[in-house]
Amino acid sequence: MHDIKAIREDRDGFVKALSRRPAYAASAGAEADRILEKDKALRDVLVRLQTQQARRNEASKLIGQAKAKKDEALAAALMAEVSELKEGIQKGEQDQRDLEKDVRDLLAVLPNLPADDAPQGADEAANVAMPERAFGTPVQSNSAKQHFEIGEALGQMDFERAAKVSGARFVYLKGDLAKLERAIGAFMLDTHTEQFGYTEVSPPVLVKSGALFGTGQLPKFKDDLFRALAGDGAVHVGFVDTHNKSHEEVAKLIAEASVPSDEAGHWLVPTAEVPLTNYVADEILSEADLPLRFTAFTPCFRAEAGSAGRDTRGMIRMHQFSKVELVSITTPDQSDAEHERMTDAAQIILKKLDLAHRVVTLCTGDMGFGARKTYDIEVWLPGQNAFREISSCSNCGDFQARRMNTRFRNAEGKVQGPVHTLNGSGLAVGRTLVAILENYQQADGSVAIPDALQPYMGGRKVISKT
RNA sequence: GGACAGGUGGCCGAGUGGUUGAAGGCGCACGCCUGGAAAGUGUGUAACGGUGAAAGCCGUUCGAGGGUUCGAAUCCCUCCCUGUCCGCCA
Repeated sequence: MHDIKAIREDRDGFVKALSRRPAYAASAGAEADRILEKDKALRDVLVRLQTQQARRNEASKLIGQAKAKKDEALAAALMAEVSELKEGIQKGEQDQRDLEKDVRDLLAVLPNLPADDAPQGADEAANVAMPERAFGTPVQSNSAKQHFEIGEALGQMDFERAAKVSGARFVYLKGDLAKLERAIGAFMLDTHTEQFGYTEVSPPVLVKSGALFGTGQLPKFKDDLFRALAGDGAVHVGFVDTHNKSHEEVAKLIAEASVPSDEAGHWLVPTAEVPLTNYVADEILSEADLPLRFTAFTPCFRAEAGSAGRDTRGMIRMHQFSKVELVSITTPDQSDAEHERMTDAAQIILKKLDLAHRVVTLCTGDMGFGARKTYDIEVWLPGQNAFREISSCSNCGDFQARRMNTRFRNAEGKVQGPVHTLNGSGLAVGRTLVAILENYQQADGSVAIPDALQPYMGGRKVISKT
C-alpha cells in the first residue's frame, strides 16, 4: 500500500516510478490522478465535517454544564442547535467513509514501486545476471533423465495415484523420497537457525483474509488461492427482524441474509511468507528488537490459475508443495543489507548441496506485486537442460508494513513509521528434491545422497529402487 | 456446535450516558535527593488524520463495523477474538 501523502506531495515522482512497471507504463498518470481526485474530495469533506463536529462537541459540553446548573432554557436552545448540525454531520461521516474506501480500494490494487536499482524491462528476458553470485558448473548431458522419470523408476514418486485422489498437480512421495523431502526441510531449517540466526516457527497454514491483504495476495490475486470454508460456506450477515413472522418467513429471511462473503472462512497459504510476515501485523515494534528473522517449513497451496499447460509433468508446479521460507522484519536503513544477507542464506543451501546455480536481479516487468527489488536463484536441472527458479528473495520495503499497519519506535519511544519486510525461499523443498534427483542421478538409476544430507538420511549415501 | 464471562493506553487495571483520551498502579524518560546507587520524591509519558511556514488549533480512536441519543468506553445490533464449562474430535 502506498502512502497517500507521498503521492500527494510528489505526484510526478510517484507516476515516474510506477510507470517503470510495464503494466502501468501508460496508465500510471491516470491512476495517480484518480486517487488524488478522491483524496482531494475526502479532505474537503473532512474540513467541513470537522468544523461541524467541533461545534457539536463544544455545544454538548455546554449542555452538560447548563443541565448541572438547572438552566433548562439554555440547555434546550443548545440542544436545538446541535440537532440541526446532526444531519450535516451524518452526511459528512457517510461521505468520509465512502471516500476513504474509494481511496483505499484504488491504492490496494497498485503494486509496489520498483527500487531505483531494479533494472528496467518487459519480461524475464530482461532480468540481469549477477555473475558474482553464480556457483558451480552446469553439467550438460544428453543422457540425463528428468526427475519424474527417475522418481517413478525408483517406485517412490506416484503422480497417477495422486491424480486419482486429488487431481492434477499433486504427487505422492514414498519411502526414501518421502524421507528425503523431510531431510531437506530439516537441513534447511538447521542451517538458517544455526548459521543465520533465524527463529524456527511452525505457523498456521490457514489464514484469514486480513493476513493475505497484509502481504498483498488480496484483493488482487484471489484466483491464485485456495479457500477453506466450513460446510457450504454460508455466513449469516445482517439483522433479521423476526417480529410477527412465521417460521417459514423467518427461515426465508435468514437464508436471504446468509451469503458467502470475502471475510468468511480461511484461505490456504500460498507461502509461509503470509503467516510469518503477518506475525507482526498491527504492532509497534521496538527498534532494539529488530531485525526479526523467522523461518518455517510448511506446505504451500496454489491454484495455479494462470498456468494451464505449463510444467504439467513432474513436480515443478504443484497445487501443494513444501517450502522453507525466510522472513525478515527490519528498519528501513537495514533492509538493503538484509536483502543481500537473506540471499546469502538461501544460496548457502545450494552451495552445501553442491548444486550449480545462478542468480538474477528481476527486471521491473518480472517482479511480484509487493516487491521493490527481487533476486531469483535458479538451479541447474540437467534433465531439463535448463536453469529453473528455486528461490525468490524480495525486499518489499514498507509496502507490506503499511498494509499490515506494522511500525517501530526508537529507543526514545518515538514512533518512526512503517518497518521494512523481506521474504525469500530458503528454498523451495520440492524443487530442491527435483534438483538433487537430476544432478545426483547415477547410471544404474539410483541417486546419490549429497554429503550434507547424509546425516539426515541415517548416514546412507544412496537411494535405490526397493 | 451449545451456555456463560470478557476484550480499555507499552503492561496491569478503574470506569454503566455529560469537560473521561480516559482514575490508580507498573514500566519508561528527565530532574531532585545521594560520595555513588537503591529507596524516596517531582514532572512528563498514545496513535492516526485534517489544517498551518511554525507554534499551535481541530477531529477520530476504549476489539471491528453499524445504530440509538443533543451527547456513547458506558445503551442496542452484527461480526471477530480470548477465557471457562458442556458436546464432538486428531
